[in-house]
Amino acid sequence: MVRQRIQIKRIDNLTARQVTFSKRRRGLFKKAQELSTLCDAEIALIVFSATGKLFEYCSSSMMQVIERHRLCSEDIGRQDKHPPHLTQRENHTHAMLAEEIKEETAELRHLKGEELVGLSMEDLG
Amino acid sequence: MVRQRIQIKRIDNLTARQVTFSKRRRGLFKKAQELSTLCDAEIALIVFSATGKLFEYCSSSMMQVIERHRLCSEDIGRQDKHPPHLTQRENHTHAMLAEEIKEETAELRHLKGEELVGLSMEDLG
DNA sequence: AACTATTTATAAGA
DNA sequence: TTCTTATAAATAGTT
Repeated sequence: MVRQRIQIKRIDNLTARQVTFSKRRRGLFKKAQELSTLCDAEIALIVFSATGKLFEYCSSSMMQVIERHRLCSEDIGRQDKHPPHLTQRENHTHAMLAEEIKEETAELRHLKGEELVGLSMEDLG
Repeated sequence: MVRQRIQIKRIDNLTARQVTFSKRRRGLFKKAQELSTLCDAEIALIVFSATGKLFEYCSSSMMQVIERHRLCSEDIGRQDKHPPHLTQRENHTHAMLAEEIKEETAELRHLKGEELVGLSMEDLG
């Protein structure tokens, strides 16, 4: 896009790729911040380099935005086909299990002094 | 930044703000895609407009990137103070509950034809 | 939605 | 890595 226009395809040369990553990553983060400020938007940006290093930006709190995204995605999922619709029994069973986890978590929090105990969806199946 | 340079602060006029949001959002998503392609990076971008509408881009799967981010953040959290360290009993108890949820979820999936039954962290406490 | 004068981003080179 | 610079790309204001 300058001295010579480039094609948007993977840069073969490792050094060139790293340099471009560094430059464009900065540009992308700047643009994200600007959009958030100018237009009052809530933005989360997660970037993993090819070497696995994490770079992130969020206009508020990353956890908050990810949670909002999850809720929104669930809503979208329910709008189209196959709305999950749990039977009363199923809802009841899940609510019971949720309550059990809740109590256990509260107990552990107390033991650990309010420290969060991560129990991921992955752990749950 | 053109006919006249603008300051990066919230645009007061609603119409102007919406127009700028639309233009810059497109630009941001394009830049994200380009960075991902050029540099072999894994990128997730979540944008909520001021009116609450969701726009998202991900170079792979959003869930996958969010999970990778979570794992990475946990690692960072453990590097500094207060590594959570669960006692053997605590781990055991949580594993039991996780197993219980897993079985229940599997049963429900079967009932619903492999449809995912969402049970969020929020539900859990 | 299109135009276009400028600013901004950036590829290549130092 | 950081700076420089020529040029491509993005975009603010206008129509």
